[in-house]
Amino acid sequence: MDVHGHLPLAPRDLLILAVLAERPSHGYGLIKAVEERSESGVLLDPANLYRVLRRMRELGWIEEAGDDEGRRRVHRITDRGHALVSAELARLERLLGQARPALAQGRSG
Amino acid sequence: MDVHGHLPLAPRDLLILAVLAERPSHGYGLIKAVEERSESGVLLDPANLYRVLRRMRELGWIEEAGDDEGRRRVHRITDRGHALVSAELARLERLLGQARPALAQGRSG
DNA sequence: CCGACTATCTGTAGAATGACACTTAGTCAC
DNA sequence: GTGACTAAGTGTCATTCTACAGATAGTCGG
Repeated sequence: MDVHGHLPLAPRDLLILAVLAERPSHGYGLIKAVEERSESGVLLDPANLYRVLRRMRELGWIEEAGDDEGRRRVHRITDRGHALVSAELARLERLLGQARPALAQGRSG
Repeated sequence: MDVHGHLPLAPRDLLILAVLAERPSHGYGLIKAVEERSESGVLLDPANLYRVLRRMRELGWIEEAGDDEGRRRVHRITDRGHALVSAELARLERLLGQARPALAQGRSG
């Protein structure tokens, strides 16, 4: 699982894959889900989202799960995509573990 | 402190700022520090680093702390930069809090 | 002088992003 | 039929990133 070489994941890639790791979704649903769960004001523009979705499909991070009612194309995360999110989350956890204490302490020094 | 509009931070921006939040550093030192602390194989190319550093200086995230011995330009994080890292780390913590359990559970479903 | 290491920085090419506007089409309420 | 909402896309432009290579220069050991 050649997950390295793609890390670190772009923030929006991670958000998209994180949502898809929870449940398969279609493009519009992803826009809404990402908007909701990131209070920080992270937005997905459709122009970008569908491009990213195609790129992820080509990279084998996600796959089409057939269509829901004929109108919505549902995207599902693959094992490779899942491994990628896991690796990125692990990386971020290590980063947070290092940066959090340094941030608190660095201010007084 | 208009920190929003810049979030989410690009992964390498965050790494750079996180190091600088710990202690002021010069360019070459940043390359080495980021290389060491991210086992995930995240590298900083000098070509990118110095450009990113200039951009961050223009945005007021970092500032020059004079030079160390005349040869090395030392960069220090500003209050604005510090606020930015804090905000980004907080965003990542929320993200991890949501994504971690979903990732563990989403596999069985 | 030569080589290795430290250090800053430019040039370039290809890919991707972000933000804007726009099209097409089904559903639902009125 | 009109308007609002859901849904999937395309087109474009400026900016940016990444990765490659190379220029320039000081220090230290041999």
